Amino acid sequence: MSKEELKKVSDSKTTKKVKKGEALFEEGEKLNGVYCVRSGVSKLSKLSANGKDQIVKLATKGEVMGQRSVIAEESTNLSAVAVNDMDVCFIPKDSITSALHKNPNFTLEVLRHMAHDLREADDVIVNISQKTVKQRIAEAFLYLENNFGSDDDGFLLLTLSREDIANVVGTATESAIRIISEFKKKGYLK
Amino acid sequence: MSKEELKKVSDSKTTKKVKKGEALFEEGEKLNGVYCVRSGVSKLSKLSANGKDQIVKLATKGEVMGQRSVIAEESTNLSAVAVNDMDVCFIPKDSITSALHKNPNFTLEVLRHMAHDLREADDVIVNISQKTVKQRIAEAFLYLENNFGSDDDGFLLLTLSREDIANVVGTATESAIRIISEFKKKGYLK
DNA sequence: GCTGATAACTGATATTTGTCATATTCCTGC
DNA sequence: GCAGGAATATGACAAATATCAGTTATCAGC
Repeated sequence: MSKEELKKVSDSKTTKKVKKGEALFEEGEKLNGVYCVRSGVSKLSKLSANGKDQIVKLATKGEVMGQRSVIAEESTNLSAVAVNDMDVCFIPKDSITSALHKNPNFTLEVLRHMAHDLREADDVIVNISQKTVKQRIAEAFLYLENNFGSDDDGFLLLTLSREDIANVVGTATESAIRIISEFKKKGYLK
Repeated sequence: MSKEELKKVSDSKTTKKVKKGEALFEEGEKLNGVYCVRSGVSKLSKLSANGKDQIVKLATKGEVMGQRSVIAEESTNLSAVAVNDMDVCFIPKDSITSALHKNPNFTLEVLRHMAHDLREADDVIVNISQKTVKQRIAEAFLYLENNFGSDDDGFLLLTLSREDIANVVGTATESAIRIISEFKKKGYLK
């Protein structure tokens, strides 16, 4: 973006604090802007017919939520809930859409980003349908370590509940607990 | 697109016939253009570690394949194989990228389209992880009827093998066969 | 320090799904 | 029309996973 464009966006944005467990937006809402994560982590999930949440993505610092809804001009298909305390900024729709109409480089960059998200989504589909729950849980831990890091003692910086892990992986909470226990017993985890 | 742009694209495109079972491109290839379906249907699939294909999308008349790869400038994550005899046209990369850089409306339209695809992918993730195989197979048939239609006797116009159905749904071929037999026995299908 | 709520855990069992083996049917190319 | 290969079908069984019920651990708030 050009300096003026950046300034315009910067002037229009507002910041907000969100506490652990609070929702930024809920499935079905119409968003009139996008949210950008400054600190903390948010889970993007979708409720299924049987009442379980499926976590589709974890958004961390620098990531944007709600673009799809704003771009496609439809209500969100996902809910965003804070996994821990967060600082987010909100950028109103107009700032985004005007940039999208005027600045092809910006639009192209957004497009590239979305192409990447789509590729990731395809990978998730294949993983979920072709791998066992055990494999998926193991991969979830690797993902958490790679993307959110661990402290000096090797403990993950991002703490998810067993239920959240189950919802990322797409399984029952008890199954997740059982497999995690097994991993601990075998010494893969502590 | 403007008339000149359209003409440019039109001049650069080539057409191709693809027979049932033939591949348009394979996972991992670098594409130097996109394919547009003029007739027939193509399955877009990804090979999993255990050797099974997962069909991520069925592309029909008017749909474009390979955009993600061209836009993100990386190799494809999917293979495209003809489900029946097809006519496709190939539009070289340059025609696309120059339009993406010059015409924001075009880029925005592509972006909207991709936003839609991404939403669909999220839905697939939730469906696969939260619904039973039986539910997914039932929904697959409804999807086939809604998107590809049926003839006067109610038979689906698009014929997929049991194996393909299993690969759409993400299950074993035998399971798909069994469930389809059950549906036939119960009179839900014929 | 206590307490109540929530999360984590465990066992027993049912259900779903995958796998392997083997028929049977269908269709294509001759 | 027929041979042979692929697709479809079915049974038996094993493995994976969900569900239900109940127990134990953890922790925030008083």
